[in-house]
Amino acid sequence: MLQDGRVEPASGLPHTWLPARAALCDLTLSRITSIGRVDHVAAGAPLYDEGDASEFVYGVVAGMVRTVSIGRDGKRVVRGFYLSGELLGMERARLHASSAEAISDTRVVRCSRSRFDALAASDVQVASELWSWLLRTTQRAEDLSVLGRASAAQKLAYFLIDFACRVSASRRIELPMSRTDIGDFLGLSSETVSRTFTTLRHTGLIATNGRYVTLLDPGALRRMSGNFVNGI
Amino acid sequence: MLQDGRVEPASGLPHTWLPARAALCDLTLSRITSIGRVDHVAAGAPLYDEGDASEFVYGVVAGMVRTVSIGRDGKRVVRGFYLSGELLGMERARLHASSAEAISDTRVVRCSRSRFDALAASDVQVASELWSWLLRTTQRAEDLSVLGRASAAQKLAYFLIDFACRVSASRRIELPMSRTDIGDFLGLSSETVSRTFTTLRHTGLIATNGRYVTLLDPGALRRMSGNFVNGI
DNA sequence: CGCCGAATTGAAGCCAATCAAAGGGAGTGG
DNA sequence: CCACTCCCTTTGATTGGCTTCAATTCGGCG
Repeated sequence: MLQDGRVEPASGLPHTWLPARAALCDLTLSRITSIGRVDHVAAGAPLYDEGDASEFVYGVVAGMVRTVSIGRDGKRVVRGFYLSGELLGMERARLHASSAEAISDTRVVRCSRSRFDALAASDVQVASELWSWLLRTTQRAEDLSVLGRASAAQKLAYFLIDFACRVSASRRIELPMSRTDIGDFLGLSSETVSRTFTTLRHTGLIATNGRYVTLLDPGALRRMSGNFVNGI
Repeated sequence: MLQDGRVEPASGLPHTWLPARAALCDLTLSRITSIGRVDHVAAGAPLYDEGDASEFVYGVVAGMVRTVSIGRDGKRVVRGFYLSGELLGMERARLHASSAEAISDTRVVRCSRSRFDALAASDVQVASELWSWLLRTTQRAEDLSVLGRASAAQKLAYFLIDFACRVSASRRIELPMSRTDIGDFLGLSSETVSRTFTTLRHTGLIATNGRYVTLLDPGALRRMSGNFVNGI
């Protein structure tokens, strides 16, 4: 089931547990850094708002960003979390369909769309990286749509495993976002997220300490999450 | 909210009701037809199976195709429906992550991946069309992941509106797939799909006649579905 | 120390899944 | 042409999981 580009985890864990996701956009990010501007965004502050003209592409250098949209019924939806090394703001629409907010203090590099397009057009390696990124994004979105019919425990297990793979190959991960953020991302109430954390703790699958979570049994979590073909 | 490439419906309906989705891959499909082979697939027969080597790209010329994958827990998931004019089998993985089956008698054109890649590399217009297609696919997948937290009525409303936009701009659409197919696509049981159809019929939003559904109030359905930014 | 927002825990209600059974519709064979 | 069967659809009754409302606890910060 392993796909190309998958690398062994740095910590020496069996790859069936926590395969480290290869940093997606390393090359692109370094190129953007040289032609863009690095900004600091305070925790809670927006990078852009829903409805703003989408003029820039952003790369997360350090910290974490969430994208949020508000449904017509007022329901908040967290579209995604972006960790350091990941890109956002690449949608083709002229207006941003969601707002982007720093979760913790964050450094981002921003690059105008025109420069970005020129880069993608002139650099074959960058274009290839972007193509892979888009395919992965599609597959992750499909994962999430399948995950929509899973139980709360399955959703949270997926979330934890996915996060552990992206942020590091370590079993100990930091979750700077709130329970509400996680719930709005997974389609659960914050209470259910909290309850499910408690259940996972009681069954010995995780340990929690403040905003840190330790995956005590990544294999079980992974199995619980449904062993997606694509992601993870 | 209208995006580029959106066209007015042929039937003269206000575009706020049923905007016809521009055929996505017309050019690509015609090019493929000239370099590929057209096959006939009987209703129920597979184009390919989950786990098969992915050697071909397919375009639906007539009829309809569904892609299906079976979760580790044995749960059936319909990943998507492909109408005439749409492409499938483009994923980059060496193995198909889902099987593809003809729902009704279907004609497809198949084209080897190498020929397809060569076409995409040599024809700028095709490459552009494919890029748009991939972006749309991503956005539809995101729509579906958001739809996962909606009610049964909202899901079905989305399904009907989306289908009406894709198959024609008419209010009368044919649904050749079973209730179970729809349920496995939306994350509902076939019974709930059936019940929800009944509810929509009783509230005067649709009329049904065999496998034909008439959207009596597309505006209400569209509002009910949540007015997604991307799709529809 | 005291405040305030977030997290946790508890209790009740609702929606969809599941189990179960009855009602069509297409195709087959007598 | 009718009877029969099979499968899909529809409808009913019950169960279970998540949401919601509500109350308490925890943790950070002035």
